[in-house]
Amino acid sequence: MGASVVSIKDVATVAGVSTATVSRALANPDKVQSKTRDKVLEAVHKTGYVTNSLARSFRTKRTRTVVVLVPDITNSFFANIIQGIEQVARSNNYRILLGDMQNDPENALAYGELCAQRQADGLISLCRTIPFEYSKSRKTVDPKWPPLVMACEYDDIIAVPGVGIDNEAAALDGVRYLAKQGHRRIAFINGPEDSPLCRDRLKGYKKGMAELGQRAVADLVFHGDFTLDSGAQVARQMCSAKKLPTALFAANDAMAIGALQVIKRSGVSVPKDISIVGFDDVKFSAYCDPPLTTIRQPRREIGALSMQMMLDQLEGEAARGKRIQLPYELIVRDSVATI
Amino acid sequence: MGASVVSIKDVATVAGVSTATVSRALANPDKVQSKTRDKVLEAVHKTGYVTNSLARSFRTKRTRTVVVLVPDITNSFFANIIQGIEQVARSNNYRILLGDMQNDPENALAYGELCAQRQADGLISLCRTIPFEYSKSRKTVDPKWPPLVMACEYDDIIAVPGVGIDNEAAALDGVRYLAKQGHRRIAFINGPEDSPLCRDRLKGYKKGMAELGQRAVADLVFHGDFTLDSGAQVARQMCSAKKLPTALFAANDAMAIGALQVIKRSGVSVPKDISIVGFDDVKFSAYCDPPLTTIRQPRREIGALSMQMMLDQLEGEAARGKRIQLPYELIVRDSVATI
DNA sequence: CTGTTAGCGCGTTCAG
DNA sequence: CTGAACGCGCTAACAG
Repeated sequence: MGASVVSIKDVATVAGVSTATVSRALANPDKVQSKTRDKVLEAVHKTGYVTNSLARSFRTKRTRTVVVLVPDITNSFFANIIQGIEQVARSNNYRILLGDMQNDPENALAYGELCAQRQADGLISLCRTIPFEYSKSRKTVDPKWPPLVMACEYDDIIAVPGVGIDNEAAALDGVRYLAKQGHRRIAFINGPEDSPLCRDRLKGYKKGMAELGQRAVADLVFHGDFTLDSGAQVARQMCSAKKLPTALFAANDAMAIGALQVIKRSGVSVPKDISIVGFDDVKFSAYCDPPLTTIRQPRREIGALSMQMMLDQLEGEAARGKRIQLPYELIVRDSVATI
Repeated sequence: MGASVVSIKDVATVAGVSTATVSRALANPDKVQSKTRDKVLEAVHKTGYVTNSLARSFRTKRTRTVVVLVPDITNSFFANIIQGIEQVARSNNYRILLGDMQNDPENALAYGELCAQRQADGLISLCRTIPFEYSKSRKTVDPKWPPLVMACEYDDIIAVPGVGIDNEAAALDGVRYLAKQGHRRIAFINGPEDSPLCRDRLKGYKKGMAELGQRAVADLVFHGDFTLDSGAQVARQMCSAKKLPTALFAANDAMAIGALQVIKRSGVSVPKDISIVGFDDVKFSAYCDPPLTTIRQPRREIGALSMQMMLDQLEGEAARGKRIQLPYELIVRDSVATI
């Protein structure tokens, strides 16, 4: 129709009204007579007009876009959370701008800036660091920061709105479950030490071990980085030691599965010789051999809820500083044996 | 500093120059005297100015944002491609807006509209459908469409710039490899029938079977939807039939792994009784039992190249209609036995 | 090399 | 209920 780009002005001309009326007819249909509204709609159709949302955002100072910052998009754990976020975003007419940190905090800061540059209204972080610069002494949210929600992870010091599970309790439950099956020498493969979430899981693990009367567990605790490879690596270390534990608890399924393979290959049988429990309940866990007993996190719900909390902040019902914990669930499959 | 939002105007005042000069000093530093540039930079620092990229985009009509449309973000195959896209985007100061189709073509169209609404400059699709409305008779790219690149999949009829591998040749190679190990009854689990990529793989499979003198293979061809579950489902079907094939070739690793589990559980041994070959070389494939022989696609490169092609279109060196094929590679692990 | 001026497309006054 | 006029922050065109 219109040679190049049709604007609200062209629609106004065709409909024989003013641009203001077109704008109103589109944004607040009830603030305009139904007859004129129809005229406008017809003109919109005839001209093939589509709103320039850039101009709108510029004018209204709201982009309806949220940055989602992910540590590693390759990790399917995050994929489900993103899905949850995306779905709620979409049904509220929001869009998400994806930021993959790829293990470089510099990247995180760069994505954090997008809000200052007005490219996005807020930021949901699945990472464990706050993607803004701030002095170490800061104890509360900086009012200059854009709306922020932390899904999964949280910050030790600054109270940021967030969603997650009770990691300490979950880890404790994992250990208790193994204890109930008769295990006492239980090794733990944790994630990075600087992750608050991992610190909580370690606490839960230690608490469980203490219940078994074991307080010195240093030689049973290992660290990976949540990848399959790192789980395999740790298992190699473990296997080369003199005495294997009877059970292994990993802070995520990927590491559990990585370890599982190395252990099986070294000739020891799972679960007969060693039991394994994972964390997350990733899809693949049900397809291992043996299928992995693990602790499920409600990933989609975590994502959905964090986007909902973002909307609450954006739409004014500020819930600043609130942390919500969702229920987890132990999924029993075949990787644990009774002693 | 500035009470609320500082704009280029405030910087100009502080620096004692005009707004145009500030704009230039920031965008084309070499078009301005180094002395004034320093003054401006200092003023920027002093005021805490950050460019309102919304206003800039509005003015320049370029957002430096590209929509990436994914069929299912949960599938780790796509995650690596996104990573490749994202990296090239970032290093060219572009951002990506993620669209998860979630099996609903309506969603795809909605994301397709973002360009018309000026929220993005172009669209990279990892899906098999073109996310714009067009009449069935269309045979070429509509000049009104925004720059479009199809990664992985492509369209049968309309020549859209794209990146991928030679799926027919790859599937043929897979069958030939199995044939060389002595297999003749080779089943094939394909993806959705309406996917051009799957049609190509089927062609390759049939060609390979023809080389073995087998032209009637209908009872050996199955369909899944690329998920673990669908692979398992097909395997159940297969196992309930009277006679198992000696080898199984799946159009992706997830289906291969799903089938693998069901087959092992039904008491038949892999690879002794039945061999399996997958497609993609997803991370988990190396951690199955047995580790999966598969055909690797260069996912990251596919992503990177498709973003590069997008940039070429965006920056004017239009490469419209060009399809590039990247090399694939057979990764031999332990899931195939010689007969 | 720098300043002046205009205008991108929209939403929002304020009158009528 | 509708129209005229303004301005968001920035860059592009043109003068100086």
